[in-house]
Amino acid sequence: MDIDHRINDAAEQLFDHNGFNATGMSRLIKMTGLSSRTVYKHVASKNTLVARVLGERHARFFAAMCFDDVDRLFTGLSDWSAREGARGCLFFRLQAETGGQVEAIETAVSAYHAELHTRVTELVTAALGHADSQVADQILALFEGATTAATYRGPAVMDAARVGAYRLLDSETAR
Amino acid sequence: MDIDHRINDAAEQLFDHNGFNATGMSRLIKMTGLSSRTVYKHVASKNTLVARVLGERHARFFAAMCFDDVDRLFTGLSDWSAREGARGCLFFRLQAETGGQVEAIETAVSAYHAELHTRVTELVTAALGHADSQVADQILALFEGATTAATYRGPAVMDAARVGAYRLLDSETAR
DNA sequence: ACGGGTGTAAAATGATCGTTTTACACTCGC
DNA sequence: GCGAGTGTAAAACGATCATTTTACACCCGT
Repeated sequence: MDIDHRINDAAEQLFDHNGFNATGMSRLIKMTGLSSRTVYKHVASKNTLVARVLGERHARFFAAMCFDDVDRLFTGLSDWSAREGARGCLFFRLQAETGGQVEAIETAVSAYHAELHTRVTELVTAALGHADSQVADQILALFEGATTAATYRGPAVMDAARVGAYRLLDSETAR
Repeated sequence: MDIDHRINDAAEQLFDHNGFNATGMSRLIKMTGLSSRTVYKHVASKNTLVARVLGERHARFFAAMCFDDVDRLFTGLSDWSAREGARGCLFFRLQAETGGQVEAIETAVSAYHAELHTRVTELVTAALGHADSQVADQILALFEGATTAATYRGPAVMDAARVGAYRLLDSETAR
């Protein structure tokens, strides 16, 4: 596996499991098995590294998810967190712990939020036949909330959210 | 105002706005206007301080919230975040950034999650006349999700979540 | 065979961290 | 008035951080 890829994988895992500030470059260097000199020849700084990690995660996440209907949306989320672990949304967590002071993180996070919101809005519009920002916000809240609550309530909350999302869309269709 | 109170207030605000790791004791000391010697005579360490902050926030949060029905639950949450700012759940954020490695934080966070879940479960049981863990998880997900999504979608998502929660409970009553 | 690119190993840099310490001033009950 | 308690100001502690540097080894095209 090539070096950039190795660094990215290690960084994503460490940031995801231990947070950004708590992850030292020395730990990452040890994990990759490279020397610090080599690592710093491949990444400009810790900040640009985390930006790259979030960028690749963004792409990987939306490639893995399906926004065709709420059922697929929430089973996709369930599968993702079963695969990657349920520690809450990495974008939100990294943004929160840096308090908006690392610009590279802010940019990546708002790009993620923008796409997530757009996709959910499109899904709702397609399902109802017309736009409804309140329903879109409800689905978005269930999505975010299931991600967060799954960290302490387990996968059941994802199933519940899926059923709830379907029911909200359904009741809106019948209106 | 007494010294312990002053330290707690400053610490809560700094941890809330900038995170745990990013908040230096020097910054907190400057903010309180005290000397480092005095601060360390009132708190044993940064870790015990954050535990105390979370403990007091826990009490303050549940004192401010009303779990009598979903409407009051979500308007309470809306008021809270209008008052305190919408930066997401402090318990979750501090837990996430320390990756479960600060025991004092873990304890405080799971106490918060336990009480939140219990209260929501009781609310749902009272509203339906019987227990329903799936509906409870739906309300919990809407609650957590509204808290998270409000950081980038604004207060509208809280209103949407309130309406959604009411509708889910209602559709379950009619079942 | 040789020079340039890419790698390792490890020390050094300078900043910042949480925490402790030293030295000094004040207030208050005895 | 004196000792104990509580406060300030500021230096010092040792650890750790992100990053750079020095010194050395290997491989590969010419």
